[in-house]
Amino acid sequence: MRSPFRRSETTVAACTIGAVSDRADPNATIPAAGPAAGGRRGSRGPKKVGAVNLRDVAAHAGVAPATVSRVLGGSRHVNPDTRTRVLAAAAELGYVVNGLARAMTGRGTRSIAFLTAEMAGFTFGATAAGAESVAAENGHLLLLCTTHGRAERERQIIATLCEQRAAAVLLVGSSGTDRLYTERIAGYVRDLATVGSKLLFCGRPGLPGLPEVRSVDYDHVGGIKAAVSHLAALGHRSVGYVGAPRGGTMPDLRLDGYLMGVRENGLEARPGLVAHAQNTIEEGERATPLLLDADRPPSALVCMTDNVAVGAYRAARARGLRIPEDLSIVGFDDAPVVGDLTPGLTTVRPPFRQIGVDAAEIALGLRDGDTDVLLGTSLTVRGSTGPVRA
Amino acid sequence: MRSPFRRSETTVAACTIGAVSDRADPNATIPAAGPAAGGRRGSRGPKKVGAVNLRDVAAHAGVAPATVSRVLGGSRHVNPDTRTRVLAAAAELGYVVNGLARAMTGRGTRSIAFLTAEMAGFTFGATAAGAESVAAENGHLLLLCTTHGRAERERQIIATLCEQRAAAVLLVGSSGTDRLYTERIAGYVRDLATVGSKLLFCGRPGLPGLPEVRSVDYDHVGGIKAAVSHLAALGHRSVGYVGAPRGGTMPDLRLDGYLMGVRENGLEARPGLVAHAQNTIEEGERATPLLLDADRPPSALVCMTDNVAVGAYRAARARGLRIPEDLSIVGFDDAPVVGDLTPGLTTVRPPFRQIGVDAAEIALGLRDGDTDVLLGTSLTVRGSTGPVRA
DNA sequence: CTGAAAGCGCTTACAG
DNA sequence: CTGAAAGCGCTTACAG
Repeated sequence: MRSPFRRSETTVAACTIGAVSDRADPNATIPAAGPAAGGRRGSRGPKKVGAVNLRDVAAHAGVAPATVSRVLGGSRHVNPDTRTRVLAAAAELGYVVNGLARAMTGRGTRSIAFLTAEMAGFTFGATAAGAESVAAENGHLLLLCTTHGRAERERQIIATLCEQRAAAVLLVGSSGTDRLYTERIAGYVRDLATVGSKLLFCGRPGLPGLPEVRSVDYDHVGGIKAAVSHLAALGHRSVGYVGAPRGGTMPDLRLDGYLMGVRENGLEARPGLVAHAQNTIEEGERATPLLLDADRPPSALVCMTDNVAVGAYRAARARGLRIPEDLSIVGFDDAPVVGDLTPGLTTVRPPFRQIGVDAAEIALGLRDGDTDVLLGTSLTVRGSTGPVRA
Repeated sequence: MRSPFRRSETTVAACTIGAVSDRADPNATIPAAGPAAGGRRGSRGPKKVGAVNLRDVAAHAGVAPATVSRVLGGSRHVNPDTRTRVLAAAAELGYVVNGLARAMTGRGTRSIAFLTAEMAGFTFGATAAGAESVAAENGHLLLLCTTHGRAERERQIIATLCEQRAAAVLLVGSSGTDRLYTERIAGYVRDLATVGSKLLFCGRPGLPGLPEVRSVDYDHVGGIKAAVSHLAALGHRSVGYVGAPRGGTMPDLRLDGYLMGVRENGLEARPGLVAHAQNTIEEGERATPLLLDADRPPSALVCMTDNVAVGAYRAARARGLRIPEDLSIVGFDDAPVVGDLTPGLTTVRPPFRQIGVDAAEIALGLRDGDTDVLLGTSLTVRGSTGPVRA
């Protein structure tokens, strides 16, 4: 039934085709093929081997390097004729400005970095897409880095980003909250400042000890509270929570939201209604029975994430419980396909793409103001929640 | 039921905390606060404002800049004492080498770029994660770029990548196959070569007109054929296909796989068994009825992707068809959560992460050989496929 | 409007 | 082993 994972390699003959480039003179763009520019008309010096540079263009156009720089750098104050001549020379030689050299003079566009624990997962992709979109529209590149949750790797990446002079670093996703962690981040902030860069939190709240670091986040607490209120409105009095224990920004806020929602709606409140599960389907499947098999099982469950909720589906099903007749379930994230589960999952949808957009805009200084950003969430109601059984 | 999407902003007081950095002398790392290095002991020249540079370190250590470069660049041939002194000076001043300047001399680590149409979606994330992992392990950064399927944007991005001197560009995902497309790509290859960079295909086959561009792909054809064979083994004689029409590498290969699978297994073959749908749930939902409502509906469906398969679930359900009793369905991708549908989706799983790993390794020259790579897929059998009804 | 010169921060032969 | 010099490719005052 299960075909083996095999690996095969196919050989490909190395040869060259003759398709047409956009360049006026494709020959001039071929690298490491002897004197790049000089080869064509009036070579100067036998040294050059690399790509054609600004000086080559200047010589070819019969002007000074400074003039070429002005034309390409978009300065006004250039004679139209000169401009035309320079542009023609550049095109003819297939000149490509060296962004590295330009950056050294403070003129180049520095990249912005997207730093997260893991790249897999839906939430990451949407947020990164938002950030990339803003970066690209403004001529910047987006650097993608993952720490795999290892401090040492994180430290190494920040060091590399400092060396490469990233314009800004977006720290994305949940994080620790302890003093040691705050101090580590404070070190990054200082290191980045040294090279004229800065740190931004994205998809996580600010750190109390680090108020000068801006944060772009969505309303975890409000989202969960809306979920609890939704269940309360359906008549549920005993609502359980399945999610990670305190220790990270995301788990903390979502648990807070649950506790506040329970209090504000006057629902049953006791420790026995909370079960601990990390953010995976398997963990949700493992932890949910702790609630379902207890003495007074809840009639509804709020889950920290959709992953956990899917685990809860499994556990409910394994017990022959019908959703939502016997058990209502709410998730958080609105991941793909969860709407097509049976029944569709009611879940909180955060504006993942938008926090990426906002964070990038702030990172690039496209936005004024000196305030944190907190975006709202919306509740997507599907079939997994229903009236409490009479 | 649906809370409004609201946006609120919270003000944050700007202040500085006193956490401890790794630097020996944190004061020296504070930027733009007057003479960076000189401020502490014996200032030289009143000009410097930016970060401390190699010359500062040299002066501080009482050696020539060349010596500092040797120590930091990891050259042997340095007196241990000198080395120690230089290292101490660098640490004391909070020196961070300028990777841009280093890169200009051909010494720096150039980033590799991951270029795809859209960043959202599961397949992207897994592949990017693989590539990033390899890049990071080797001290490189991964640039993430999306074209949104627009040629103009693609062109612009390649230009920027040339300017920034990316080490290599991974073109990821399905693509066109026509002559115009091939010529556009050929232009990129040439432009990139100009700056010593190269192009690589990832998650797509090579282009016939461009055999010198290497490709790292998985076996689309073999994967689909395995799906068809699986259905044939269950007794199905009439197997339909729902997927995009020809015109892109991915749709072409998967359709090829279906046609070959049908032929090799001696199944019913006719145009009426193929329905066109782009890669979305909605498209699958729209196209599937074309098959189900026809005169001689198939007893099983092979879908181009999991998205399409989920759409097929919807269509089947809308008609009261039971899966797999009345209709078997197979997907492709093994996206998250599809295993938790009712029933779980039988689907082909490509090695997304691995193609990212392999592509990055080849891009960085970590692998010898001059051959394309084609990785195998595996079939994950779940509840959506069963014996044909008697 | 344009050129010659100095400078960005590093590395690498070339001589000691 | 170490230093002085030249060079990487660009930009920007500074003078015409």
